[in-house]
Amino acid sequence: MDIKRPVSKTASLRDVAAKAGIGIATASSVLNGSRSNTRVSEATRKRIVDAARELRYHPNAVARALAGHPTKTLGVLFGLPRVTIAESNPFAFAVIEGILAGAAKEGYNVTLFTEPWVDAAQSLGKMRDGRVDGVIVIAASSQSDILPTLSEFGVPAVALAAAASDSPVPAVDVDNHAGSRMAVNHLLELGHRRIAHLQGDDTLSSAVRSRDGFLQALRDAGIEAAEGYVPAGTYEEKSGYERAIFLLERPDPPTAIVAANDVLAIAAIQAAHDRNVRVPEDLSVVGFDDIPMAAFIDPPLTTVHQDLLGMGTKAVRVLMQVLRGEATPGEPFLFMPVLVVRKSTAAPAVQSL
Amino acid sequence: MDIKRPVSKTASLRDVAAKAGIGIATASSVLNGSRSNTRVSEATRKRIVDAARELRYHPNAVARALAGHPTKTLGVLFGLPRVTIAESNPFAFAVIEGILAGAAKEGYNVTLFTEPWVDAAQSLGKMRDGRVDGVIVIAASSQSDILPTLSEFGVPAVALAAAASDSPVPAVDVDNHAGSRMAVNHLLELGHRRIAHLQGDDTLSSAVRSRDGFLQALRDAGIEAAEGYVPAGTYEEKSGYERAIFLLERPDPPTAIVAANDVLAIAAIQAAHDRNVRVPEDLSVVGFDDIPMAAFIDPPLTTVHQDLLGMGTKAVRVLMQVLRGEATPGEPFLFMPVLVVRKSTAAPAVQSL
DNA sequence: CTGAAAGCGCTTACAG
DNA sequence: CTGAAAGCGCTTACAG
Repeated sequence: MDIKRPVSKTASLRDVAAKAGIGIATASSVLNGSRSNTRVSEATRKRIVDAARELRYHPNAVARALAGHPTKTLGVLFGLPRVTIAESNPFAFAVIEGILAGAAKEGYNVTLFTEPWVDAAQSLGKMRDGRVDGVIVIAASSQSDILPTLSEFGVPAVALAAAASDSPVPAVDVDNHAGSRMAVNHLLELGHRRIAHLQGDDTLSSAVRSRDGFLQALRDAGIEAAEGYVPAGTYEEKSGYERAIFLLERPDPPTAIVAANDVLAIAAIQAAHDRNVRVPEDLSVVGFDDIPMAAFIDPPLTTVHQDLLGMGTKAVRVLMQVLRGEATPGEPFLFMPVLVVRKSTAAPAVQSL
Repeated sequence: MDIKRPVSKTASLRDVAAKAGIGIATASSVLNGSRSNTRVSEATRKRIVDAARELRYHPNAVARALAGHPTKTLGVLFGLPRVTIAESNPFAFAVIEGILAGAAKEGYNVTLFTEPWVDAAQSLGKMRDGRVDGVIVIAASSQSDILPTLSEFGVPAVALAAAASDSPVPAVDVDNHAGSRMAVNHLLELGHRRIAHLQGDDTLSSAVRSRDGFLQALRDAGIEAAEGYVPAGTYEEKSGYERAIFLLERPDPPTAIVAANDVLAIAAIQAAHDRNVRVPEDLSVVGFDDIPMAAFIDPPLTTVHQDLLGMGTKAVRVLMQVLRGEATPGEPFLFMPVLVVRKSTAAPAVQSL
């Protein structure tokens, strides 16, 4: 395939040096701020700057990068195996929006890797072929070798939404455990006792932490989740719908459901609707994320809000620390979510046992 | 600022050539498929491949780019002056999702420019400093010199959502004119005669085309829009709300509103609600875009659906044509939108004059 | 079939 | 204060 480069080439340092009648190193020094000893006479500096302007000189980023300069661009990789950002969700884009905001502040561009991470042998090279200074990995699966590999080969990286206490790279995430407890406690206060959980993919640490928080809150209240009240599944709508139907068709259906994300929660509401179970009268539902749509569905979703934008921005800041060689905290940086009570939760109609 | 590069350097072509005991050019030839005469004996080919694997060799993309290869990454620039993608909207992200899908298919990565285009002098350089092979500009303002500049300097580019018949670069867009006409005709069939329009920023060609389509459809039906029924404004929610209030408080309020995008339509519904005007009984509202939220608001929004994903993907395909030096159509490629009737439109309560 | 050399556009010591 | 040279890691004619 014959790919063309831009037609009119930009002037090079050599061109402006020639035009200014001086050496290339000096031109580099005044134009691109390289070199420490920027002692250049006003006269020649002006000659150089003028020449550059006339020639519309702009340094070639690729050449600078090859000569050892940072590229000032960071990479973003969606960590789910075989899933790219393109097939994604409100979640990923909210996070990316935060990353963009953070990157803008640091003068960085961001490149989105469209190819999913396969394994170290296949994918590591792309992370360090010179394009990016560092990478932010979103929602890496705990089964994947991506984080350990990046760490092993010294690729500056931070994990977003995949915190683990033994994370090989700095991590920023939301406190899913606390979020689940908030949801459960809210339902407990409303009088619910038969509470089920729709968990996410348990290869994702967020899903595990959500479930653990759910179980913990119940335990703290002296309640034991009924057998089968925490069916396994994924973060996808279909999985949520099926499990909700399963739960609602039990002889002892739950009076409330805590979903690991809003998509699952909305699916549960849909399932309830299809089974003529009223929300919130017969069934309370709590989500997690607070995606834009959450406030608009019927009934408006009670959910645990997380600051996706803030997390994206924070991830960039942490990556910058890594790039500067500054110390970074050993433990994941956790954002505290907040419960947003809307209309999908209410006291149970019949007092549960 | 002292930015670190990855700790463990990847092996270079020289390293593997040395290990394989052959020349660097040959290694380049077999490993990176450069050069046409790939006639290399099986024996040395194997030696090279083995050495590369052992050394975990991966070509340095920056060096290749400097040596004249395409970077296999395309840039995306949000064309609104002083607005970056980061402050954006469901619209931009849907388009980007399409771009990502298209880029993935072509083996391209995409870098999002976080800095807004200022003017040619300030920003042109960044578009051709070697990072990207070409760029997709989203929603460029007709006031901006961005498209003409890119064209003048031969930077491969395509305009997305900024079609103009005299576009300096290939364009892909939705047919806003047809979309508006669909909206108006739908209302006309319902029996409406007093129809107002909430237009977008008229520095954006989409807004102008929407308004023209609106006016045209009315004219075709032999109706003249009442004075002040097409107030100027922007695509933003606040602007939509204020204008809707203004329209509703008129002595002769419209019985229907055609908004240039869903955000404006939703704002209009909100305004109606705040003024105790029932939708759709007292006021019909039609949007444009069909953002995910549109189906979930109360009442579900009747709107003109555009295939944002498809447009993003198409833009990538057109950019690839440009990069390959293939001919591209002179006229903008227009996607035909489709009217989606939901619950925000109905026959007018009182027969309008 | 295979290698040495020049060049892509910069930066960085190192000399004057 | 300023310049010549080497080098970043590749590719591309050009020679054998």
